[in-house]
Order: sequence, then structure tokens, then C-alpha cells
Amino acid sequence: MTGYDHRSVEKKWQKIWDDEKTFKTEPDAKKKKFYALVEFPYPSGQGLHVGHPRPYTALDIVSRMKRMQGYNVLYPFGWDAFGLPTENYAIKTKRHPKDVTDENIRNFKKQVKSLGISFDWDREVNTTDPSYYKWTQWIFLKLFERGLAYKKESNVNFCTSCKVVLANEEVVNGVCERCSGEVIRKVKSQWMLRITAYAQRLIDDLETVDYPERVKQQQINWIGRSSGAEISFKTSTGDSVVVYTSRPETIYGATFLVLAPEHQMVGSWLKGSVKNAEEIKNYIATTAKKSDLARTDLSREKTGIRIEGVSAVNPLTGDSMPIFIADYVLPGYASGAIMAVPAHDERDKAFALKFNISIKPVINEEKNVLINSGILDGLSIDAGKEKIISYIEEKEIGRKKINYKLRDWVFSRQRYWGEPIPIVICSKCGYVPLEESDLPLRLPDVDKYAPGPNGESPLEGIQNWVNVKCPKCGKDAKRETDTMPQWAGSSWYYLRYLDPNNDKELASRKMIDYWMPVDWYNGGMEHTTLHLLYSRFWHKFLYDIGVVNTPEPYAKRTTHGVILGENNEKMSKSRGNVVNPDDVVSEYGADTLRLYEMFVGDFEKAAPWNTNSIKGCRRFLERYWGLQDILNNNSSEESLQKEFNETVKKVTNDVLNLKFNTAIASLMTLINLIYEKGYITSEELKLFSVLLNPFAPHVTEEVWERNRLGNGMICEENWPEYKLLDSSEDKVTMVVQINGKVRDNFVCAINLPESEVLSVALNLPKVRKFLDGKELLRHIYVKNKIINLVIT
RNA sequence: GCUGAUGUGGCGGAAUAGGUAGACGCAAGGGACUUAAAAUCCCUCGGCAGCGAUGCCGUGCCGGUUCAAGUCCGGCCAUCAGCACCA
Repeated sequence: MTGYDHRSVEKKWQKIWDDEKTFKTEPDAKKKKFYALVEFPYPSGQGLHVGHPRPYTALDIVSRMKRMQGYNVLYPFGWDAFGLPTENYAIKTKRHPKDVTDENIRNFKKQVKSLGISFDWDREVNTTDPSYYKWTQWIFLKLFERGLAYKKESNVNFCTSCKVVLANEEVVNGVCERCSGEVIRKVKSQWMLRITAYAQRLIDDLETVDYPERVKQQQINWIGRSSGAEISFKTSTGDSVVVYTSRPETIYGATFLVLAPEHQMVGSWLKGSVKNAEEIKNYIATTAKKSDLARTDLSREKTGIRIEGVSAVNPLTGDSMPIFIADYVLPGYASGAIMAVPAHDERDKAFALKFNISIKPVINEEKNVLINSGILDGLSIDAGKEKIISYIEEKEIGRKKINYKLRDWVFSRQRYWGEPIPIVICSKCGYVPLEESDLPLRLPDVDKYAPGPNGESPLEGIQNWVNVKCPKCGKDAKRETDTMPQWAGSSWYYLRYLDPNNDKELASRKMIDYWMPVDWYNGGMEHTTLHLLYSRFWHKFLYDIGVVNTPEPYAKRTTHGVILGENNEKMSKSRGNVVNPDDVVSEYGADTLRLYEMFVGDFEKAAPWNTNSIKGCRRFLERYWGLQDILNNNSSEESLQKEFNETVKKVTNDVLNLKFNTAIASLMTLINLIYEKGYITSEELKLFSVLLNPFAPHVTEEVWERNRLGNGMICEENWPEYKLLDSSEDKVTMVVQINGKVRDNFVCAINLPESEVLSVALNLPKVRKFLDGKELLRHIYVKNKIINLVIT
């Protein structure tokens, strides 16, 4: 037998799969469907990263196994191609972003294809294709129609480096998620999506899906539900201030109010009888200059100013309360005003100590009951909360209230390379949506893609595109020049795969009914509060308007660990620890790379790259190839039937449980046993090849064909089932412990009666030595496993 | 600070339900083959003591439950990730 030449083998089978469209999928009512999905990549100029193949291979293994088990498997792929890096690169190299994108996709596609993933390439989608973004725009129009897309002047995050506004989800540690540039606050008129309308459902429906606990928790924390009460405090000017508190039962301890410096009421008071207006104006101005990062710096000492000449009244105690403004109260959350209870809130306490305000305890911490609290005295926290809420509702000074930290999604970007927002701005009619028949609204060709210094969209300068007639009144109007964020196209792409060429609907209802929901969606942890949350939101909206048949898009979500550099640090060009998958494929082969990426460790955990370990996987495949040299159907003294059977069980279960590393280890153990035995039968080689096929699809096809192990391709074979074998003849190893410590073991027939096991154990020389002069108190017997002798 | 993870040899990592800790792989050391090297094959490989049989210790730390704890309980420590003045 000639040696294992991965180059020719892989090239050959990739061509066959391509030519014969082996993995093309159509709905089939007779088969159970299985929709496997990986996050489609952003085709950057750097090409495929060694981290990409890990999830692709993982779900490829699942898909290939499921196909062999008789499922109708959909495993599609595509390109999330709008976005800033391409645009920036295009600006730098003076090329069109579309050309750059096309080139990057070509390169990526070549690389992905070299891995032998069983994608159905006939369903490839590209978010920058007008036939695709037509439907992204269509969804936007629907959102607009239902009042879920609106334009609003607001204080937004602005990345000074990308010159673009960011969603809250895109600001990480106070800096831009993408470029780590400084983020400042800017008042701008922006398109917003009302994701907050779905906050509760986005929390509740997590119970209906199979996601890792940490993903659920992270989304729940991000949405940040808080339950409490809104209470109105009368002030000396005759106005009232509404505060939100999650601890209404502590109201008797509320000794002052704090308002965000931006609070509306402050402005109106300044027009009236405030004594220290200058001081207050200065404080407001200082606050406005601060970045979010500076403002939320926890280690900073509290600052604030008392509003002299205005005070409030505690509605329960009747006591007068001073009013302050302070930047630790945020304008964007709840009503932007709090009642401060310094005795039971650390921040309020720090503030009270600094400004010398009285601190009044209202909870006995030991007994956990309310004190100094009038009508609530003696009640538990929970009972007090209930009573005070019904009291304030009855007296009409407040009500129960639920708040969320989640903000509406800032949906405008002042950049070129994104989906144009299909809206015309008319001075008479306002924001006028395009007709569905006018979609897609294509991106115009422009000469300059760079945004203006203050974040003006590059589209603003394209007169013949911007200037249009209002679709409603026919008068002169202008197009919206903002584009959509990167996350728009990826919020619904899993639906387009179902029906990628449909120009009447985003996907036909028939296809949606057959394929949805996605059965298994794997992706990165970094998308938990971005893409994953956004797409759940869009899907719920599509469900509400009757486009899709399920309230949740993804039945099961798993996450992969990242591949780190050999030095255990994140792979990056600047660290000089980047491994190029092309080099690995060329030197060791795609099958080896696939095997290695699955064997390197727990799939859900990060793992450092190790070039030496790859050799171990390559060796394993060479040993597999070498099995062809020890084929022998005549010898049959020894059988590995039992071991093969156990491996079937192990591999099948491990693949479904994401334990690819131990599945491979069990195949390695089995091959070691085969070599110990010295030969393999055709039946055994056939079974081994089938088990290995999802992991190493090329080499197994080749061995299958060369040795005529079956008709057709191995990937079309049936997956083996675990057989219940007659085990009455089996032997087991019985472990003998004395006082819980392993002392010896012996091999005996399976299901040997307890009394016989005990007598064998007691007669073992080692055991007798330990028993010498001691008394046997009792024994614990675990069938077919262990006998523990308890002695004095 | 809050939330969620994780802590096992020189390294990556195994260990259904509490039941032989270290599977599998890498690296390392020794040997065979070879003029030599690579490749391949065989042996050793948690620590301490011992020629050895063997014994003791050992899964971040301290305690507990149990015949038996990497696994369960309580309390710490460390690392990672996300959130972070959200009232």
C-alpha cells in the first residue's frame, strides 16, 4: 500500500462532493429534518483564522453523523459582509468596498472549501447582495410600520475613531467594541429600534430554549429587569418629582432626593427661585463634558450640588427633604431621580456622609424587620414592600413599576458600506417609507467613502441619490442617508438560507414551516448580548407579524472556546502568534486539522494551539491508513466485537454532547487494540471508517473506495447502532478495597454472587496480610465493580 | 461589588450515577532498526522512600458528610469571562 498522501486524497474528494452536489438539501416530508447552523463569518481581508474551523468542523461532525442516521440535514453557509473594516480598507486602498468584499469572499470561500465541510453551497447567502438586503430593508419597513423603528434626537455613543454612532451593546468598558477608540456622548438624531418592547419576552422565553446557563444569565443581566415602585414627591415649588426605587419599603428612611443633572425639572427650577443657580449650571456643564467612562468610575468620590431654595416632602413621614443633583444618578435609567435612603444604600450613604445629611435606619438587620416605619413597623421586607405599594397606589402617589436596563437599539450608522435605510424625509409628510415595490434601495456609487469629521454620512454628498420626490406628496424631499449597522443583515440570515433565491418573500412559509426552528446553533460567547439578542428580537417581531412559525429562532445554542496562540495569549498579528490554517492544511491535511481542532480540548473552553499535538493527530490518521496493510479476513481467533460496540456507543453519545475530544480518544484507543491484535477484518475496517468519517471525511472516503467496503460513498452509509450483546460470558475486574483503599483486584465471571466475591476476596494473599490480627466488621459490595472490606 | 464559570502530572486534557485518579495525545528519557538521520517499533514516565516486592503522600487551601470524595456540603484563596454608581 502506498503512503497516505493527503493532498491528492483531499483534492479528489472535494471535487467529487462539489461536482455531484453531495450535500445539497431539499425538504423531504418523509425524513426528520435537522437544521445545523454556525455563525456566518465576516470576510475580512486577513482571511480565515485558525479559530474559524473549530465551530465549522464541530457542526460538520454533527451534520455528517445526523445524515448517516437518516436525518434530512440542512447545514448552510454565507457571508456577513457589510461592515467597517472592509470600508476602511477600501478607503485606504482607494478601491470600491464591493470589490474588496468580493475578493475577500473568494479567498474565504477557497479556504473554507479546503476544509471539507459538508455545507450546501447552493444556499450561500451574502448580506451585501441587493437581493438579500432587499429583505433586510423590508423588515425595517415592517418595524417602522408597527412603530418599532423611530427616529429620535438623543444622546448617543459616538466613536471618535470610527466616526460613527454605536449601540450600547457595542460599547465595551467605555470604549468602541471594534477599534477600542474613545467613545463620547453626542446628541444626534438617530434611527432606533424598540427592542425594549420585547424585554420581558426576551427574558421569559429563555426558559423555552436549550442554551448554556451562562448565555441565559448574561442575556438576563444585560436586559436587567428590576421590580419596584414609582413614587411622586411634592416639592416646595408646587411641582412633583417622580423617583423609581426597587426598595419602596424603605421610604421612611428616605432623607433626601437626588436628580440626574440632566433632569428636566432642574432646568425649570433654574428659571425660578434657585439661590445657587450659577453653581448648579457649572456642575451641569462639567457633567456634560465627562465621558461615560469617567462618569461611571466607581472609585471616584461622589460629587453633587444641593439645590438651594427648593425642597421636597416625604409623603409618608411628612418631613422636608433637601434636593440634590449628582452625576451618580444617570439620566437614562428609569425617571432619572432617586429617593436616597442612606441607611441602607452604600452610594446614598457615601453621599449623605459627605454632605452631612441625616441617616435614618428603617430596618433591623438582625431580625430583618422594618422599624421607624409608621404603618410598616414590624413587617418583614417582603410584607412591607407589598403593603407600601398598595398604600401609595391607594393614595395615588405612586405605583408598582418594572424597569429594564436594556435600551432601545441605536440603528443608524453614518457610513457607506451598510444597507440604506428605505425612508424619505419630507418637510411636509415627515418620515415616509418607501413602497415595498421600490426595494431594494441600492447603494449608489460614490467616489469618496470617508465619513465627515462630525460623523456625516458619505451618502449626504450624492445629490442625485439624496434628492427625490416624496412618495406621498410628490414634493421635493431627501433620502435618509444613514445606513444600518452591521448587525442588521445577520439578524435574520438563518431564514434566508431556507429559500435563498425567493424574490417574492424573505422565505416561503412552506420552507419556514419545514425547517424552523434551527435545531442547533453554535457561535461565540462575544455575540451573546449583540447578534444573539438582536436576532431573537427580530425573530419575535417576525413571529408577531406572522412571517415565522416559532417564537424563538434557535432551539439549542452552544458556544465554542477560542483557539489561543501557542503562548496561551489571544492570537493576533501584533503578538506574532497567528497560525494560518492554509499552512496546516497544506502540510498535514484538512483531516488532520479537523481532528486536531476537535481533539485539542473541551470544545466549549479556550485552548492554546500546539504544533506538536497536531503530529499526534496526523500519526493517528497514518495508523488508520495503515490498517489497509493488516486486512485479514481469515484469522478469527480473537474478536474486538465488544470493543467496537462500546466505541459506537461512546462516539455517538460524545458527538451529541459536544465531547469531540473523548470521541476521538476512544477511536485512538480502539486502533491501539487493533494493532495489538495484529490484523483487522473488512467488517471491522468498514465500521471503524464509518465512525471516523464525520471527523476525517476525506481519508475515510478514500479507504472506503480503495477497499470496496461498500456501495457508493461512505458519507451515505448508515450510522451504526449500539447492540445489546449477550454478556453472560463476560469477565469483570473486581476491585478489592480495605477501609476504602484499593489493595488488590481479581478477574471473575460477570454477576458472580456476592458471597462468592467475598470469599475470593478474603482469600487473596494481600488481603489476608492486611486482615492478620484484625476483625472484619462488615463489607460493602457494588455489583461487578468493587468490594470494600471494613476492618478494625 | 454583582453574575456565571474554572482550578487534576512537564503540557493539552480524561474520569456515566460518589466506587481502581491521570484515559487519549504531546513532550521527555532509555532501547531496537539504520553507515547516519528522519520515520517506525518496544520500554519508562505524579511525588517521596526502596534493588525490588511494596509502602506512604497526592485532584487550589481548611474543615465536614460517607465504608468510600476530583466528584457531595460549609468556609476560604486564585484565575477567566460578562456586567458594573441601574437606585
